[in-house]
Amino acid sequence: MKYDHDEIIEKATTLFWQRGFQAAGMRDIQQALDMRPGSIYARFQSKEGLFKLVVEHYADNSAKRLKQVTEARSPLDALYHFFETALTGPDEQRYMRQCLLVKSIAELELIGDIAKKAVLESMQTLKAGFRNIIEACIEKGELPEHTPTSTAAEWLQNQFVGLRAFALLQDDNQTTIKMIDKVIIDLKGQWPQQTH
Amino acid sequence: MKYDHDEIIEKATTLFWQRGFQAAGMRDIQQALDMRPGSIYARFQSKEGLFKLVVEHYADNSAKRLKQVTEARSPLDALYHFFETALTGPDEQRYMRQCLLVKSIAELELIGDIAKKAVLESMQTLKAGFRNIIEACIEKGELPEHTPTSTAAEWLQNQFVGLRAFALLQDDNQTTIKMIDKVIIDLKGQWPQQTH
DNA sequence: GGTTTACTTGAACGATCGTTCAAGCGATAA
DNA sequence: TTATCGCTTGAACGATCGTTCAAGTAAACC
Repeated sequence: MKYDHDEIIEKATTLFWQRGFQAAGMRDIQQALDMRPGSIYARFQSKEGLFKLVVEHYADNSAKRLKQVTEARSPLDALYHFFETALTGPDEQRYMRQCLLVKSIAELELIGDIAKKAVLESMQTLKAGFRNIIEACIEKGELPEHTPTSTAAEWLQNQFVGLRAFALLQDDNQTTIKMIDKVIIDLKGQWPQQTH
Repeated sequence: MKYDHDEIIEKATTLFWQRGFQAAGMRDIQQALDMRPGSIYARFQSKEGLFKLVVEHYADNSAKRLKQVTEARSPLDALYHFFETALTGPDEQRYMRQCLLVKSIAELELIGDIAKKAVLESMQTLKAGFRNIIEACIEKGELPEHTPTSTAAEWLQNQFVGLRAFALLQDDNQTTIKMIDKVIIDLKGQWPQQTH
């Protein structure tokens, strides 16, 4: 075992995050990991097999960070900083503004069924993470009791998706921050009535 | 001139919309347009050249639809129905829920500079369209006078982007509608303070 | 009628794609 | 020592990619 497993996955994550599944060619992967094709295939079966592990690693990481938000003294403040960190990183890490999962959804049909399943399941995991944050906010009195947890969680994830696409094109961090402010305002705001 | 120009562009739009730029191979294009490679290259120079025209055609169409919203008796109602139509189409037109432009942004680096420029310019066009809608709403008294036009336009476009990614994965139209309701609520709601 | 021009055809090109495989290496178990 | 196993190497495979080009067609212009 010449190469460290975690190190491989992290390097592969960076590459797929920058380029996407389709555009990251096996030759790019070989170069990024400094491995020969045979090694890669012996370990991961295929490009898709490697990608699946990358997606799961990425989702685990994200879920952990969402959990930290949940457990913060002020979950609402922590949520704000989570958005800020994810959306206004330095220019050389601009690719990180795009969520790897969302990027993968855009090419969901080219990915293969195994990795596709991993992507969709990871989205569900993250949604659950967002829901926990909202529940924590309610418990700490930072959001009104009547906030519809499930709807708000979906909405919050959705804001995150939209903002990441937005921030990717946006040069001015001040504008992005304004959008994050708006998210927090709306999170505290009214919610649509249930239809019976 | 054996083939009608508009017809070509529309067929190509459908294909690129379904598959994306990268995944739509020249052989797919040849089949979808019922044209031989030479014909395509004589007219459009390259795959990218064809895609550029498709993007511009798509943006023109979208801008027209936004203009109709602006000119409606109630722009706010029209905006609601615009969202609803775009996001809850029948299952066999599910690909239409994804905005062609947003989909293209996800693969912006594989596209080539000419088409890339067309995509980014089209995004600006649409942003202007959204701004006009907001101004029309204010003029008709459907939105408060103090609504920050430019910020709200960017926000609205952003909501649209997020919702399209959301609706793509969502089977339940009722949930999507709830999200559109929330957009309208928040559009009428508070906005972040200017930082001085 | 002759020339030009725009468009069409389809075989074929070189490049790149994901993947395979025979061969070798080094640690572990018998 | 020998056998086995997981991992490594790198040349090579067939398929597919976007594109080219010589040749042909039909309408437009002089």
